[in-house]
Amino acid sequence: MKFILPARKPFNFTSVVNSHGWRQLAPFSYDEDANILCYIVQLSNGRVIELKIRDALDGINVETDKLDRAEQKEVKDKVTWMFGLDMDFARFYAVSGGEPKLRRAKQRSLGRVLRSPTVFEDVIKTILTTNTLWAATKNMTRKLVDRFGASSHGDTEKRAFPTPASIAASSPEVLKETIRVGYRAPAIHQLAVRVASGQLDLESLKTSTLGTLELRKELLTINGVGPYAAANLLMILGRHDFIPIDSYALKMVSHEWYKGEPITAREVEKRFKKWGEFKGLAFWFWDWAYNQ
DNA sequence: GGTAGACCTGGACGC
DNA sequence: GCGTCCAGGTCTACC
Repeated sequence: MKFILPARKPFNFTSVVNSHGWRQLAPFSYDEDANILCYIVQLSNGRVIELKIRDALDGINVETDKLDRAEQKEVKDKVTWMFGLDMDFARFYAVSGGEPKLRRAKQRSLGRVLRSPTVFEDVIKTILTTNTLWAATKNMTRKLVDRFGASSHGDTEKRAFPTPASIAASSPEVLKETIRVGYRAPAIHQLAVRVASGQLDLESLKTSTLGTLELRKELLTINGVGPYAAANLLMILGRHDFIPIDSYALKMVSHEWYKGEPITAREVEKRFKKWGEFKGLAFWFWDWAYNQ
């Protein structure tokens, strides 16, 4: 079956898909030529289905198996969250319009970042991006999905992202030895246990009324989540007051303003301070002179 | 509050 | 094919 989900204008499907590297991480896959984003999702009733998501007039087109009414609503809710279809960036475009390095933001409807359906998945993936190379992040995520993800009926190749319970039922040793997540194993296992047991409700963060500072404090209580990971997750949650400062950020800012000399996070903060609550967006979508 | 060092994996490189 | 080096954030101990 197929259905259309409307998006708040302006909206650009390709800009969301390419907003960061998530489309390369299982269970996402992306057909660049056809511009189709695929995602394997496990519904709350346990059913695993593949979603094929395409650009559509005024929104997105979702193609999947036949669904009953409840399943359809669940898919619509999940995809709406993943693409931030109801998000509004008018204020960001208004304040960034005079900055040449951000002029493309409005032109390309930038602002939304691609999300996973659950905050749990995005926290795990963010931890897997820390202190490692992108190729290793892709490997670890692939192995996690292959080992613990539920498969689509009749197709064991198509697996959803693991539930907290499925990871919690494993052990840090298995995560370390089989998934090769290294020292991250205790943090990932502990997070899965806390979420699976109901001790930690990560999904409530999607609609949290906490101020960004408080929300950041909450994220920093998660083992494996430091300043970079917290800022990245805040961006995903639609809070843009912090910059995810990693080695890439230091390199970009250094070449933009400091002739490639070594700099610290302080210089990055200084350069983007003026953007206030839009600091993260300004950094994320800055048109960098240095492009490597 | 700032800093140094350990934690791990896997790719690049030299032999 | 093997060994070594290095990149990459978080956490802890220490000053």
